[in-house]
This record gives sequence, structure tokens and C-alpha cells, in this order.
Amino acid sequence: MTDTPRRGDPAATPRIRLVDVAREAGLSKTTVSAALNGTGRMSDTVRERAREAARRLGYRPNATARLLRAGHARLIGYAVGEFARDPGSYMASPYFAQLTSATATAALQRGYALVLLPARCGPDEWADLPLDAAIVADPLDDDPLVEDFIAARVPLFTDRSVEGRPGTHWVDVDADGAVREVLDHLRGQGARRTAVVLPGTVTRFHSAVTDTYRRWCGEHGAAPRLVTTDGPGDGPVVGAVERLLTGPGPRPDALFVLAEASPPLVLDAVRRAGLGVPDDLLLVCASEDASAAHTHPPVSTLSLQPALVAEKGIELLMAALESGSREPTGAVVPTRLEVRASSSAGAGKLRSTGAVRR
Amino acid sequence: MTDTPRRGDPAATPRIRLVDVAREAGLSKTTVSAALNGTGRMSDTVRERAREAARRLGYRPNATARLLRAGHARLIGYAVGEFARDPGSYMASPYFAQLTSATATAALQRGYALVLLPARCGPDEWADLPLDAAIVADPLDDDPLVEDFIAARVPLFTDRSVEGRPGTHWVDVDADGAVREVLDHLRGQGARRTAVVLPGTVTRFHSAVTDTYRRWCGEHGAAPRLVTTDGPGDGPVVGAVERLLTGPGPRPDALFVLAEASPPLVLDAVRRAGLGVPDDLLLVCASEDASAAHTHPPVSTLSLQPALVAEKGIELLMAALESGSREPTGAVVPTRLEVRASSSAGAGKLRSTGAVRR
DNA sequence: TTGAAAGCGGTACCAA
DNA sequence: TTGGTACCGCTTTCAA
Repeated sequence: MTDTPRRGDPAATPRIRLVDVAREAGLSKTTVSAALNGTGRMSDTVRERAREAARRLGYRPNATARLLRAGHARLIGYAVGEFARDPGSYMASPYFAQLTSATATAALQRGYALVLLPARCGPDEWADLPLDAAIVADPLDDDPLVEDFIAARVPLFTDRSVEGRPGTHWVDVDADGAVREVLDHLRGQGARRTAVVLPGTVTRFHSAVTDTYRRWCGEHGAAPRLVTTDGPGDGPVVGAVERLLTGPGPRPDALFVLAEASPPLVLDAVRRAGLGVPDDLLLVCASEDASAAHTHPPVSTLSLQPALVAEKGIELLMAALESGSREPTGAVVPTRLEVRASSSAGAGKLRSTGAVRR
Repeated sequence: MTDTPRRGDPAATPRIRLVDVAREAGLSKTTVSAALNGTGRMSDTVRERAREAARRLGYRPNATARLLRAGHARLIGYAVGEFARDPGSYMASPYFAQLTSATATAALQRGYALVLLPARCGPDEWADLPLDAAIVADPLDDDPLVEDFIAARVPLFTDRSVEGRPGTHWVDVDADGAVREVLDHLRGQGARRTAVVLPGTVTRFHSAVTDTYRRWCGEHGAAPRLVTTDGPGDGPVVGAVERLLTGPGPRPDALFVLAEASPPLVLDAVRRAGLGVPDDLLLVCASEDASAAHTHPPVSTLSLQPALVAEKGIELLMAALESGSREPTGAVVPTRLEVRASSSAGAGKLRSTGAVRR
């Protein structure tokens, strides 16, 4: 695929084809093809002759031609729905960074490669790509990306919003279980007024979280205290935390930050509000950021386990691709709560450090 | 590409081909093709008839077949050399995350899509992919990845190590200028004993940094103080900083952390060593992490500008691809020092802004 | 204006 | 064992 055949350019050598090798070796296309692929039965002499000719000429088979015969390209399109406004920025989020690399790894292990697609793209952008399937990570509500792939009958792996539609496969994070686990944990550590910080985006995950939080509060006779950030990024999240802790109303005794932000920064914001962690306030952040383990005290995190999401999704997709079935499939994957000192009552005395309070 | 033709499976509908549409419309392949591509000259009636038939049948052209005709796939392989040990983990680094997404965006704008390749991969992994070119981000010394692509005559974009080799294109960060700018800046703020924290990896960038640092120290009669981390990640970097500040020897009055780590964590480590920033110690981190702007005080950062690297590299690659030339090209791109309060002498009192120099 | 046929570069079936 | 040939699905030239 290296060269568009251009006659005029002296620098561009026309690419060596199978026929060229055949001619050089004094054999036929067929024989050379079989020799190079190790498929046919032939004398070692001939096989070696073909190989030698190929080597001499620097022959490299044309991938497109092989694919045309093979009937598939082992290529999967990958797009992220949520970041439609700022396409190309999703990698800045540890969650999406990990999801992306885990998806690529899982696919690669099974012989498929990922093609990075822009967040906002119509069929025009991928119609010319030989995609065997597509992945839309965190689609928006009624994401056109999703609809386009379904309309084109491209096998699709995305979230639960497509449940039941032929040719689709979903994996969802167990939002309900996650929220309950965190709230129960905090309650178990003595918290009675746990506030939640949510991002402004409207994805399935976040609305599910809101629902469960309200329901849990109802069940435990607690007053919901929910703050939404102004936008993505550290600044807005820190701002929301500050507003929550210094604003009017009863002060929370625990904080569950679901909006993605740097855990050390969140911890810092709490401290600047004059509160000690975990003594005055228990803290849990939903984050994939490894820095959470290195703060003082370390910050408890809820991991959405992007690697698990990727692994499970690719598994479902591969099963469908290999069977050729358009039967929809799906799965829920658990989150993982990593309890550290920031949400362990009493850890303040036991493990306290020279924490900087200001 | 959706289906491997499978006769037995009742669920799998054989894919509609151009001939099918032609038959349905009572026209020939040629006419339908021209009608759908808007190429030929024909009556509007016929064109509409062809389109209608295609729509009715849900026809989607086979991308591979078109590519075979077109002679290119507009696909670029993308691999990261540095993370060969832990393939798939590079996205965790903000630098590589941004480099990757910026590269994808730049390529996409020009009609090329990126194919994610595993860090450690031989020709076998990509031989069947119709790649028009390849990118190896931060190759190791004599990276086999690089050699394989060059041997296969696949146009390659990577770092300066390939300078001058036909079919290669390089972009390098101006390490020398970067180090001088940071050291000069710190000296201008009163620092006389600037220490440097470097990662253990051996990439061009890091050896260039070491060289320049030693030379600069020689020029300014300063004693070089250089610490290397035990490995990648926040923990080792923080450990190195702690060792540097609490260990034996004269205490540095400025720190230039080139190993990638979460800036809030580095700041925290300095504080736990009992030092105030910027009063006792000036701090500059090489980092793309946005959290640096939100600490108290904000941390000065040196950005390697991955977006610029990507943009420039894709530009060079595209120029070569479009001209078909194998003439090697290359460029150096500048870094960007974002001076914030952590390296502004007296900012402790003034509450500095985040002024941008350069 | 429309269509038949020749490729694009391989692979695979079958006959020699 | 080896080679002729059809074919993957589409585009394009050229003749009708």
C-alpha cells in the first residue's frame, strides 16, 4: 500500500507484485503464492527458489488484495461518544485512556486491530474503511454514531442503551452496585451525611448513579446532597467540592466524588476548606488515577475497571464475529472499591502523617 | 466486511453487492456504480432508479474492494516504542495520551486513520494490514519496530534517530533548548543549586537532557545533581524526590522534575520534606498533566507539546505520502515553559498569576 | 446514455 | 508437484 502508482516520479519504485516474483523465479503465481504461504505441496528446491526470488526482489504481499479474498479485514472502528464536543481530548481522562488501551490490547490478542475514529463522525468518515465491527465507548443519549453503525449493520459494541437490537453487544458498569457499595462503606465508617459530586454530562452511568443515590438516601432516611460540576476537568470539580464544603447548609461528613478529577487535588481542596481527612470528612473518589495511592493519606478510589469492560466487550464481540450471529448479547461488570485511609474512620490517628493543614 | 460468507447460518444474510443492486434496478454494474458515486453522465431518472434500488436493498459498498482499486488504504500504523515492556500501558501517561490523540486527530483531518499497534510487534502483526505508513512514538535505541518498517519500505515517522534514511521522517523535541530555558529561568529566580530528577529509561530525549544539564552546569560553575528514578510511575518519582531532599549532600534550592509524575504529588513530597514552595525550593515539572495549574501554589510546567509534535510529524508524513517521495525530512519543535508560582521567587508573598513565558 | 469487459493483487480449485 | 484460471467486489475504459 506504500505507493500510489506514479509513473512520472523517478524516486518511486513500482511495487513488486506476485507476478514479478513468479517471473523472476521462473514459476507461476500459484506456485510462488503457495511457496511463500507454506500451503501447497512442492519440492523444497522449488519452495526455496520462490522464497529466494521474493527476498531478492523485496516482495511484500499487498494486504488489501489478501483481505479482499479473505472477506474480512480484522479491523474494528473505535470512537468515544461522550467527548463529542472536544473530539480527540478523551485520552486526557485516565478512564478513557485505560479503556482505550485495554480495548486495543484485548482486540489485538485476538488478531483484530483498532482504528481510532474521531468522536464526532458520520458514515462518510468510516465508509471507506474495511471495518468488521465498531466500538462506541460511552455513547451519548441516542448517539448518532451508534445509530449509523446499526443502520449500516456493522456489528457494534457499546453500552446498554442498545440492549436487544440485532448485531449489538453491550457492557455496562454496575452503577447501582457501585453506589451502594460506596455509600454502605461510608456509612459503616460512621458517615451520616454523604454528599456526591457528579459531572454535568448526561450519560447512562451518571443518571443511574443519581437514581441509586436518591433511592439509597430514601432507604436510609438521609437527605440527598448532590452537586454537579460546571464542566469536565480538575478546575470545575475542585470548585464544586469547595462550594459543597464551604457553602450554606449542613456540612457533609463524607464525600463521594464521581466526577473525574486528580485525587490529590480533591484531597487538597478538602484540606483548604479546613477539614481533616479522614477525621472530619471521609473521602472516596471514582478515579483510575494511580496517584490516589500516593497521597497522604492515600485516597480511597472506586475503579470502574475499564480493563474489565474492554475485556468482556471484546469477548462478546469476538464471539459474535466468529459465529456470524447477529444475536444481541450483553453483560454487567462490577466496579472495585479500593478502601484506603481517606475513608477509614480512625485511620487519622493510626496512620496520620505530617499532613499539611492550612 | 461484516460477514465472512457462511452458508449454513440462517441468521447471516449474505451481503448485498453491486451486482445485486444492478439486477434489482434492471441496470448494469457500471451504471449503478456511476450513479451512486455521482461520476458518470446519465439521466436523472436512471440515477434515481439506481439509488432507490441501493437504498431498498441496504447496499453498502465493500471497502476492501474499493481500496484494492484505489491502491491505498489511508491507514497509518501507530506504535509506541518506549513501553515495550508493558505494552498497552502507555496511555496512562498524559504525554503519550495526548500525543496519541493529537496524532489521530491530525491524521484524521487529512483523511487518514490510525491503527493502534501493540508496542512490541513484529512484521507478522501488521503485514496483513494495508498500512500506507507507520508511526513509532519514542522508539528505543535501535528499535526493531523501526527497523522492520524501514526494511519493509513503509514510510515512517518517528524521532531523529532515523535521520537521513530514505522514507523516514522525524520530529524531535528541542531538549537542549528546553533544559537551558528551565535552568536559566530557575537561575534568574535566584536558584544556585538546581537538581534534576530523570526517569530511568534510555530514550534520546533523556540522554540529550542529561548532556545539556551537565554542560550547563559546567558553563555556570554549578555542581550537577542528578537523580534517576527506579522505574516509571508516581511512586518511584516521589521516592527520588524524597531521597534528594532528605538525603546527604547540600540541599538543592530548585528542582526540575523531568520524570513524569503527578505534579500535586511532587509538590506534596517537597512539603513533607519540610520545605516551602517556592520560598525554600523552586519547582518545575515536565508534565502535560493539567492538575499542575490547580495546586497551591500552582506548579510551573515544561510542556513537551505533544500536540505540536503530532501536527508537525503528520504534516511531514503527508507531504511525503502525497508526493510519493522517499526523501527523508525532519523538524525540531520547541517546548513550552509555563511559569507559575512554584518557580517564581517571591510569589509566596505576591500570590502570583500563571504568567506564560516564551 | 448505457453496458461489456478488463483489470486491481492475491488465493484456491482443479486439471495436467 | 506444478500451473491455468476463475474469482473476491468494485472502478474505469472503451465500444455500442
